Amino acid sequence: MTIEKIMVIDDDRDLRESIVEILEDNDFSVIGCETAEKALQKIKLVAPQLIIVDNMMPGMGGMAFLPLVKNDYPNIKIIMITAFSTVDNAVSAMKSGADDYLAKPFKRDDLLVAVRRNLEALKFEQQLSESGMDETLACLSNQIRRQILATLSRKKEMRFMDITRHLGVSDHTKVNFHLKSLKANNLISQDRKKTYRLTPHGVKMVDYLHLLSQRLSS
Amino acid sequence: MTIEKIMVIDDDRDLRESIVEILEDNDFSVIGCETAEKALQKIKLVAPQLIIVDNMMPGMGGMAFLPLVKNDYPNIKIIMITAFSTVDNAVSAMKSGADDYLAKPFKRDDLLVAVRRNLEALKFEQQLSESGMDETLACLSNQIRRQILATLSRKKEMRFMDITRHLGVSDHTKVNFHLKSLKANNLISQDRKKTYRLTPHGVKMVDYLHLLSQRLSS
DNA sequence: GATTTCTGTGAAGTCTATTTCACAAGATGA
DNA sequence: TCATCTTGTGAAATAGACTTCACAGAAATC
Repeated sequence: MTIEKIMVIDDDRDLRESIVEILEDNDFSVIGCETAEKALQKIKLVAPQLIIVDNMMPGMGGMAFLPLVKNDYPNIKIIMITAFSTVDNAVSAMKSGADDYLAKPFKRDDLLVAVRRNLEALKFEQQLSESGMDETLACLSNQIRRQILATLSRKKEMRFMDITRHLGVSDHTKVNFHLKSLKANNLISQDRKKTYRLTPHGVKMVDYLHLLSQRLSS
Repeated sequence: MTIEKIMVIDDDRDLRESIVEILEDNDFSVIGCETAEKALQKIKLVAPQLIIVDNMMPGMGGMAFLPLVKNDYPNIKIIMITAFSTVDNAVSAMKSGADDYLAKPFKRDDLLVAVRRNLEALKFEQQLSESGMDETLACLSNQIRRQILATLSRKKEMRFMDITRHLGVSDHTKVNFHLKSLKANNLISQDRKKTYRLTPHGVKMVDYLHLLSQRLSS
């Protein structure tokens, strides 16, 4: 697992450095910035997973900073530091795109909890939007392909025309099309003698499809 | 669970009736036929899940019967009764589409095991090719829709434009399109104040996606 | 060796999913 | 009240998935 990069933006030098220190002690890679403007310049290069930004700063404040970053980098989590723990502050921070906020007299642990929570959430969300899943799920979303998987799951290995006949499909090229798709997704493979069979990965997916069908019906 | 219907085709009356009796004793609904020809006429009406057919019969034998049935009803399992337990018989039976075979002096339990095994397999296969899965999987196979699910999974409830901004999508109608799709699949719902949230079913699917993504990466 | 069956490829057509655009009613805030 | 933001709808354009057709070499069978 890679070390997560965090950007800390606060004009208050003492606070900023203390935050940086806490985070570095906990094995994060941290970059401190004095102003939102400077942060914006560095952000592309640094590519942080998370930004902690103070709401009240000379020049651009956290509120103005938020939409700028979120627009270009929707995958960066932003924790806002608000001066007073008023409901207004919190709500308006969340509304303009902050993922979390810290009310200013905060403890070391408040900070760490918020940071970890948001990094976890990020990982969680990115896992779901992994692009590799697109193809696999699309591949499984076709009934003919699932039938082929089911058939191979039972018969262990089959040749092309056996599969075609077993499915009762009249046009063999149609089956061929779907076999290609399954092969491309590494769910089935073809050995020496042209026989098709499930890959280990394919076996797992068949299991998962059953799980799914149980959840769907429950 | 519904009672499974089984068709037994054998010209040998004693054998046929004894099979029928064994199966009926085990709570299957059984129809006996004397010839393959008669069976073909009844098959549509009876709609059995499984057929047990003797290989050697006057008139149409099991071998000729097999492809006829499998062609029109690929979802009916067929167990062939072969006179002699030669490898040839077994292999050629399987090749022409039999799902299983019984070598002729067989025991009551051999029969029941084979029947149950094949009915299980049928259920297994049909579960995988359930058509309801098509839509759900297709719905989940889109990255934007998964991102929406991930977001809602974290934020509990969000309004339309919040989601749109959170995803960094410029065209809100695009998001609307995917929200509709998710709603149609009962993964998200919209309450009183227009806020979107995951349905219980949606929560389950998010869980499922995580399981899946872990398998995919391992 | 001739013929049929098996295993495929590639192009063209069809059908479906997705995106984009133009527009609008209702809610909200200045 | 007027302007703006929210939350949509529906048509048209585009892209992608799936099917169908025409053909062909390799393997099996006669």
